Amino acid sequence: MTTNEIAALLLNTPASVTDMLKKLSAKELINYQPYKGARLTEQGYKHATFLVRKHRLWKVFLYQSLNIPWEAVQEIAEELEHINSELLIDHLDSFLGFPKFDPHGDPIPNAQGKYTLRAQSLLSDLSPGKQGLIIGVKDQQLSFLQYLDEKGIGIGKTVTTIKHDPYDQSMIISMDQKEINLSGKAAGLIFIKSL
Amino acid sequence: MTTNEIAALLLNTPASVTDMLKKLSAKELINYQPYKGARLTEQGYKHATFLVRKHRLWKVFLYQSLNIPWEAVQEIAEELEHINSELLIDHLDSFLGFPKFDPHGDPIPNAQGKYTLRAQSLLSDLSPGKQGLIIGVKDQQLSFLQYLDEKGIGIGKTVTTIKHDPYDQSMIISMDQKEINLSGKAAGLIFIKSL
DNA sequence: ATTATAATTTAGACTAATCTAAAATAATCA
DNA sequence: TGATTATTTTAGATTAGTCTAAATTATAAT
Ligand SMILES: [Mn+2]
Ligand SMILES: [Mn+2]
Ligand SMILES: [Mn+2]
Ligand SMILES: [Mn+2]
Repeated sequence: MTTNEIAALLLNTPASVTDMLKKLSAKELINYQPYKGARLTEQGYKHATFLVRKHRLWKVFLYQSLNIPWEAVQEIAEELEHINSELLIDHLDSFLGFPKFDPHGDPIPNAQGKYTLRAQSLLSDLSPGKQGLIIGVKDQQLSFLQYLDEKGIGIGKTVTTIKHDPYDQSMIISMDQKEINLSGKAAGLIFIKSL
Repeated sequence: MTTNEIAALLLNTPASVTDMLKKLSAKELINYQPYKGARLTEQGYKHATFLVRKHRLWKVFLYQSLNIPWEAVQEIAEELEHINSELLIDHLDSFLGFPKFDPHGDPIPNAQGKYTLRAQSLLSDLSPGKQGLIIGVKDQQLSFLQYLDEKGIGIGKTVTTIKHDPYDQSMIISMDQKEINLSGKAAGLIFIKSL
């Protein structure tokens, strides 16, 4: 990734990113070439994968065990993920029954760092008359998740495309015996498994 | 508390403590008078109580839900306690069934900050022939907890004093139909409820 | 009541993580 | 290919949390 990309993603300045790239490079977590961006080393990739594992396992715990709504788990998991204890995480994984996906549908690396892959497509690509099972979301922003909550849309729901508007890409889908209007933008952020 | 007491407890230097006392005082969490020590304000006391609540609830979770041994929970809870979310902690409390004591027998403040009190005495004060139920430990150091593990001593065990050595205060107690030797020092660190 | 000792604070320094503004380098375009 | 623009790095500053050594203040002991 390039310096500016990282800065934009982290909401930091490019100057701060450069400083940190040098530190991560000194720790051999990335290969960094001034002006040419950086790439994770194998060690850095393992670090990152463990962080993702921690983050997503905590999300499952918060959502499934504690019944915290899916739009609130992200922020809390953002802190929990920084607690460093393999013992803790492996026990948590076992307690949760070794889940493969988090409450937003993201895959959870196992203790060996392996992800479970599965076929997925976008709801926006589901042709009229076809059925799909909602398995994930592409955007985890509060506003988007709340938008879905209001319409009753969530993971595990089965939907059928009724109509696709050729002009603005908005869709009418049927779910729970009701018809729901969905903007093209939203439909493009919902992952489904076609049935 | 005085500056040196705090420094000794935290394994920091007195100079660092002075610096921090000034900062906490500026935040109105303590009343601090140079050269005369510091005391928590009401606001500071609430802060502290919430920290204790978080710490002890996490210990219950680690021990009871995740089956992490009681000598390992302290270190992990030391980090978990710093995650700030009332929502999280209140859901955790509910998930755990509103426990009143942690795995080392320490009382857990409820959401209103109230502690549950209970009568307790030291195993070292249990007279020969009398029975007691182990309900807590005064020291949570790894070495002490491992010493207890080796002897099979833990919370919930019922013990009877067989003999009290008048010279070195060491005791012989019976537990699970076995006789166990215990140093005077160790017996003075075990809380019991006399039966 | 001095003097010696102990406790505490201050002065000055260091590291980590951030920032703004300026300089350097790379990429684009005329 | 030279000028312009965009990207990236460097220089220098700031804040938080820590430290050591020196100065100050309080306490204890003649
Ligand atoms: Mn997430
Ligand atoms: Mn985070
Ligand atoms: Mn504890
Ligand atoms: Mn802590």
